[in-house]
This record gives sequence, structure tokens and C-alpha cells, in this order.
Amino acid sequence: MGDATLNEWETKNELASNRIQELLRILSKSKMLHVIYVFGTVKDGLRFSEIKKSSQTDSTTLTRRLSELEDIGIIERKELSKNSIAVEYHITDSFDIVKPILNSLLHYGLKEKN
Amino acid sequence: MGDATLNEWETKNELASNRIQELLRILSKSKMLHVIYVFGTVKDGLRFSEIKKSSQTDSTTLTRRLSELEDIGIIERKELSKNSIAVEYHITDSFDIVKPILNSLLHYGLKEKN
DNA sequence: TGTTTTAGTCACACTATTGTAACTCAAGAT
DNA sequence: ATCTTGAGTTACAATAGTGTGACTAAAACA
Repeated sequence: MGDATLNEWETKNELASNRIQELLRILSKSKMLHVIYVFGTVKDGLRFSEIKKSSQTDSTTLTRRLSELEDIGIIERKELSKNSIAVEYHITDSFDIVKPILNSLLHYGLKEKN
Repeated sequence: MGDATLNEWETKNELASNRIQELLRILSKSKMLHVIYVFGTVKDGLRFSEIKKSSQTDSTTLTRRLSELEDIGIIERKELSKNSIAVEYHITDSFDIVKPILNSLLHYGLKEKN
């Protein structure tokens, strides 16, 4: 079962491999999991300051993480009232794609080391 | 369903979180996926040179990747004949832990970007 | 009018990760 | 005895990713 699915790798092309590599590189950056966790658990439509507080991330790093997530289409940035000042971040349908990965990671994290 | 599992995050402790972070950091390193892919698809009991050829990784990086995988207990290094020269790498039971993660990543990789 | 809040930006020094090239050392083949 | 292969190691320069602290510009509050 696990093996069967693993065999699909053989049919994958370079593009898929690059996308995977890229996703992993992005997911492993500092505070990324904390940020995604906030999006996964709290209500939809989050303000910069809320994410900052909940994820305990500084402005610089949070900006970096949010724009990376936006770049790969996992969240969307929306300015309330046309001239910025207030901004809201929403998850997109693609957010579902990372959920199973987070769940697998969670199981790994909770498992004893033997 | 996805949400239900995601809620488990709320019960996780700092230790789990660090383990997850660490796994992600390791998985995202260069050539790591290529190396794991070889272990996942080819027979068990691989020689350094086989992995090197199949994963297209240079000695330095391969040594780094293998010892990182060994450190987290996903593979084992075994010297055939007591005084090294020939070495074989085997996957351990813990290798199963990363399979679902690889499968999720695979699905992500194969999905169109919209 | 002055202060606070929101959502960042900028420069910077620091650490981590990378690939390259050159080297090692033991064992088996010629 | 020399050559090649296996499994690395070492040094290094280049690139990537980090948190800190200082700064900004607009809007809402008092």
C-alpha cells in the first residue's frame, strides 16, 4: 500500500520533483510551521498582528513567511479598504494540500523515539 | 476530517514540535529526497556507491545525508566484514514514518498549480 | 494636534548549507 | 609492485537564511 504509492515516483517528472523540493524548502523555514498552525486552527481571515502574536514571530520573519506562502498560493493577502493599512490573510483551497503533510509530521512528532 | 486531525496539534508539546521542525529541516536538505527515494524503491541493503550513482549525489553531500538519516534512526549503517572497506545501508522500521510524508509530497508535486 | 496602532521595510552581522577539488587509506585485481 | 575501486574526509569559498534594531507612512484615537 505504502509501497504501491511510492512506485508512482517512477512516473514523476523533473517539474514535480522541483515543486516538491521547493515546498519542503519553504516548509522547513523558521516559524513556518507556527504560522501555518495558526491558519489551520484559528478562524479564517487573519490580521498580520494576530498571526504575529499567535505564532510568536517577529515582523521581518513573518513578512518573509507570509509572502512565501502567498507565492506558492497557499494563502491570499487582501487589503480591506482600497488603500492598505488594514490587511487580512486568508487560506486558499490549496491549503488543503499541506494538511496531510502536517498530519504526517504530527504523527512523527508524537511518536516515541523507541 | 482533515480538521479533526489538525486539532490534535493543540495537545502537542514543545518536544514534538522540535522533532517535527528537525525532521523537516533534514528532509529539505539538498539531495535528501533523491537519497530517500532510492531507499524507497530499490532493494534493501545498499552500498555507498550504488546510492551515489542512483541519487546523483557527490560523496561529500551523500555522506552528510546518510549520517543525518542515521542520526534520526531512519537508516542503519553496517560494515560488512569487521574492518570497514565495504559498507551497507539498510532502512529501519522508522523508515515507514516518512513514507506517508513522501506520498503527500508526491501528490502535491503532481498537482497542477491551477 | 499629538500619540498609538498597523503593517510592514531596511541594513546588518551571524550562522548554516552548499558544491568543488584534492586528498586518504585499505583491499582486490593485474 | 602498481592500479583501481570503495568509502569516505578535509578545506574552502560562495550562497542562503536568521534575528535584531531602527525606521516608515497612513490612519484611528484622544
